[in-house]
Amino acid sequence: MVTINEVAQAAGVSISTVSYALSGKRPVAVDTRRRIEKAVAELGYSPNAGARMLAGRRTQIFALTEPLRIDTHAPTHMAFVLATAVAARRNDYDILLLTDEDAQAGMRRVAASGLVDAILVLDVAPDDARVALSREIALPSIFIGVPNDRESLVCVDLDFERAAALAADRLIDAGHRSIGMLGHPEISYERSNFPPRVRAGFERAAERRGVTTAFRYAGQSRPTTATIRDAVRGLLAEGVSAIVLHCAEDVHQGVLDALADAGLSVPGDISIVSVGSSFDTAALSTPLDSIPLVPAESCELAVELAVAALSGSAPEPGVHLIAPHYLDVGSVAAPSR
Amino acid sequence: MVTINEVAQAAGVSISTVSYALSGKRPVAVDTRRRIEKAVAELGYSPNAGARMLAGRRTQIFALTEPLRIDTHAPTHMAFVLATAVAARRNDYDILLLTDEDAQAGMRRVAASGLVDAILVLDVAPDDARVALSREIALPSIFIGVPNDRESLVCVDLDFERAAALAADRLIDAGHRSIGMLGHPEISYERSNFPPRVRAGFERAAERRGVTTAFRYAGQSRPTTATIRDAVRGLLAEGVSAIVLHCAEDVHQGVLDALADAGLSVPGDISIVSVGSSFDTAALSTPLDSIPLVPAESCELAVELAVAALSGSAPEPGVHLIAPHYLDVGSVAAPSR
DNA sequence: GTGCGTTATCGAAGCGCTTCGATAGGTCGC
DNA sequence: GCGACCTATCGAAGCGCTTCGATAACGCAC
Repeated sequence: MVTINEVAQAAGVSISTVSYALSGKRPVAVDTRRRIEKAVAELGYSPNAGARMLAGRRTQIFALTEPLRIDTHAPTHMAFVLATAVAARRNDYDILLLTDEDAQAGMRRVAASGLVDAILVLDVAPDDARVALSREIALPSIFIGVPNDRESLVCVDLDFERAAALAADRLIDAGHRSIGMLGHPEISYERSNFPPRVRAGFERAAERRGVTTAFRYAGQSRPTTATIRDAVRGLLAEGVSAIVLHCAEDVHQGVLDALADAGLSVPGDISIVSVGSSFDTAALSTPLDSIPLVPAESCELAVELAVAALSGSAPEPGVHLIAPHYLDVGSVAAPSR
Repeated sequence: MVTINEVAQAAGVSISTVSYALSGKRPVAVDTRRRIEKAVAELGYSPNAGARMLAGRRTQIFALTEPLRIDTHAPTHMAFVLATAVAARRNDYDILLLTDEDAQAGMRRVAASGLVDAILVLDVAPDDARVALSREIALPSIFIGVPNDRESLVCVDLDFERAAALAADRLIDAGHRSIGMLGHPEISYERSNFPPRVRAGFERAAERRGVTTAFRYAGQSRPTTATIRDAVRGLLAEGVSAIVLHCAEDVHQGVLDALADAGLSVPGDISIVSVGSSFDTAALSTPLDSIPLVPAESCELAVELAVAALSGSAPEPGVHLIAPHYLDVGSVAAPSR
């Protein structure tokens, strides 16, 4: 293992000069710096992580706590983990995983042992136990998602209300006067925070513009071909000419299949917009307009907030909302009759 | 932050005694130990991670490298990550995530900086670039999955050949003389190592017992309702009375739907066994017998091998195979005619 | 009572880095 | 040409822990 000492000897300087040359915290003469850089490259020097943590009081590690509940949607979740890891690396941080039971217990552990500089909280439930934990810990925590009790917390999330309103407005602008929403299975409306926010945003926007709405769950707890078909038929029976989708990828496909079975074409007979989807709705058998959930944006912001908190400028508590963007691929048209 | 010094003072002993009491590396008098434990509990002491790494030359961290390719099956992958994290924690190790581009570059980085004690390799591709990297790094690496070039590597995996053979034997024992296999989409047979192993194990077992086989991919690259139906019809047209499934969860459901459409019941008209599935096949609309992929077993073994490698007793290179287990829920019966 | 072997504890070195204060050497003004 | 002032560099302390060798305290045999 090559140490700073060997680099210093090779470059003919003291170790403090090497340290300053690498950190840039004090000026170093140009040619000295070059000699040091040369030595670093030739020896393949990489500062020892443990020594750095001890002396520098910085670990360059973020904890990522994710309970991974059974009903966590794996692909979406994976996208968030990936986006967080990428954003962290770009800021020179590594990600330490805290899963399962350790998602909670681990928070205390890594805080007490000084293993990480900050904690990123994923997979946030409305009554998340990690809210209380984060307050008890002397480490910056950033929530990616919004719990019920958000007092003094720093949270990041897509602006689901505005996203749903944006979808409704688009359909209303196209001339629709009766719009349905097909939501996640009923159980998700207790387990997660955002489904109710989407529904509320949708219904408020419709009310504001004097348009009637209908709503159906994709199922009770786990959507099946049958429950999806029933939900779609229910919406159609209420006379909607457009549907806003806020549900899983396979449910999207199920809806398209159900519409095809009913002999309805998109957007000729019925217009569709997908809200808060984390997959490519343009790759479905019928490409769908969407206002996607962009993990990269949320996670980048979360990492930036964590970095800011560590640099002394504490981000102000509250929900930092990501603005929704509308992706048009042609699944919205004027109502047919 | 409470240090070992404060604990020592509170207990009225020297810091080395505290250290030995906590590590158990030297005997400590019973009452002394009790006083130390009391002080630790009252002060809420937790050893500083950085100091430990520096002095002890152990980080208690494993790197988990997972490129997360686009075609990685998220739910399966998540199960493996979870299982690895849980197994690591049980052995007092934390998991540091190396994803995306950093799955490769990060290996060198964490090795050079001494951030981790060993590397666990997930999401292994046949021509995985991390094979070469692992050889160049002075850190134990354990592969969860099997690359083509496995020279001098330590790998862990389900014994897919035996699993497939077990499925075939079970069906043959039940009286079937023509068995089909419905596999992953064609592209997976180049991208991953295990689909060909399953197919080979299946076909060899059938040949050994003089039974005819048929094989179909679930699709070209991404299975759809249509490609699945075609595959099932193809197998039925070849006269199979039983099918071994080695494919994704939604494909399983697609197969069951296709059989239902064809008016065939399981196991009355056709017997089904699922091989290498990482989800609960008993929870499908028709419960299916299976020889599941058990992430917990592979990951536990991988962690144990890593721990062993660190304790000096280097595990012998080669593929450490996990024995397959048959889960009977009644989807196999004698052929109908 | 002397000497020896145990056992429990202590002190100190050292892991590799960051950072503070000090200093050598140079530049500039008058 | 002298003092004042920079700038680049150095030395040393210290981060909190592990671990080695030393030692005090004790019991036991002779």
